[in-house]
Amino acid sequence: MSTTSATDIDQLAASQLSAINQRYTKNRRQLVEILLGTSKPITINQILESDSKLAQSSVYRNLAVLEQAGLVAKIITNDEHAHYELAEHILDHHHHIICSPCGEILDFQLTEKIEKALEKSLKEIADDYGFSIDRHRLDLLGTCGECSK
Amino acid sequence: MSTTSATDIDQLAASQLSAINQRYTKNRRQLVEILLGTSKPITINQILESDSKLAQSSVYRNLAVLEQAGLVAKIITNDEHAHYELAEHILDHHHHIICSPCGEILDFQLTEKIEKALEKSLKEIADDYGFSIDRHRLDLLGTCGECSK
DNA sequence: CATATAATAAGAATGATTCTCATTATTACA
DNA sequence: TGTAATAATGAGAATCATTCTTATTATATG
Repeated sequence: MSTTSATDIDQLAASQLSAINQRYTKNRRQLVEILLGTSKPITINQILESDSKLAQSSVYRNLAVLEQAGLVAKIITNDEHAHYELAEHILDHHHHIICSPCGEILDFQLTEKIEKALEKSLKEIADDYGFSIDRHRLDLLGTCGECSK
Repeated sequence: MSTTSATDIDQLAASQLSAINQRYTKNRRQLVEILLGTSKPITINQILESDSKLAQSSVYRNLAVLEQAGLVAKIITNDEHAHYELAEHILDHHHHIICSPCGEILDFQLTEKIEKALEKSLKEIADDYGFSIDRHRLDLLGTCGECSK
């Protein structure tokens, strides 16, 4: 989706981690690589399956650290497993289309025109409510082609 | 937000529950009343605190039944407790503004113009992806005035 | 009213996530 | 470059929201 290269991301990761006094270790590098290698958000189980050498407790801990550093986004959908992907400043701003039956998540983008109009509108609403906005998220919930067969 | 009266809702509830072969019992009626009496989505703990006679397991079970009947919506935010509110056909379609520090959720609506444009856009995207849409949700994440003091 | 069926509630079980702590790796500095 | 100080790791225990089990109670219907 983005053109950010792996090297760029390593630099970004190192710098964003060091900003919160965290190291860019082998384990964390590997998580970033796994997320870079997938086209859609994945669960911790999928990460563990992709490399049997990973310790579950470390994956949980390191994804939390990467999330704090602003490198990784955690996606909570319904009741099931959380999904993870690289942060928006790496992947570009996008939204999620979620298949309720199978839990799969895909990324999509609105046209620039709609996205801009929406952001303007949300800014006004946040002001009305006395909120400072961090971000917004838009999810499409439905059934994928595979599941509706 | 809506002008649906309590009596109307009782009729609706009875009919939507009976459509899935469920009864509109005293416990379920009480849950609907509690949700009707709050202006914002609440957690199961808040429901339990509001009436000490309620059994936790029954509240969980009955909210699930009411959700299946399409009377109640469950809102998943981050890692914390789920929030519940009455379904959109009772409250009117709306979105959520969520305070990350304190977890509070408020409802808001987009202007009709933006909402319509967004829905049209989402419909096209779902078609592209071969998805059938059930619904969409839009959340604004940030910090409320109280928490930013 | 009696019977069949569904709902309730108390507590046990589940399972994703978080925590603990002994071990291992990394950094900074002598 | 070695060494002390500090951080990260990983195995398993602990947590805690939610779900399940089951005996009891309520409801509906003939």
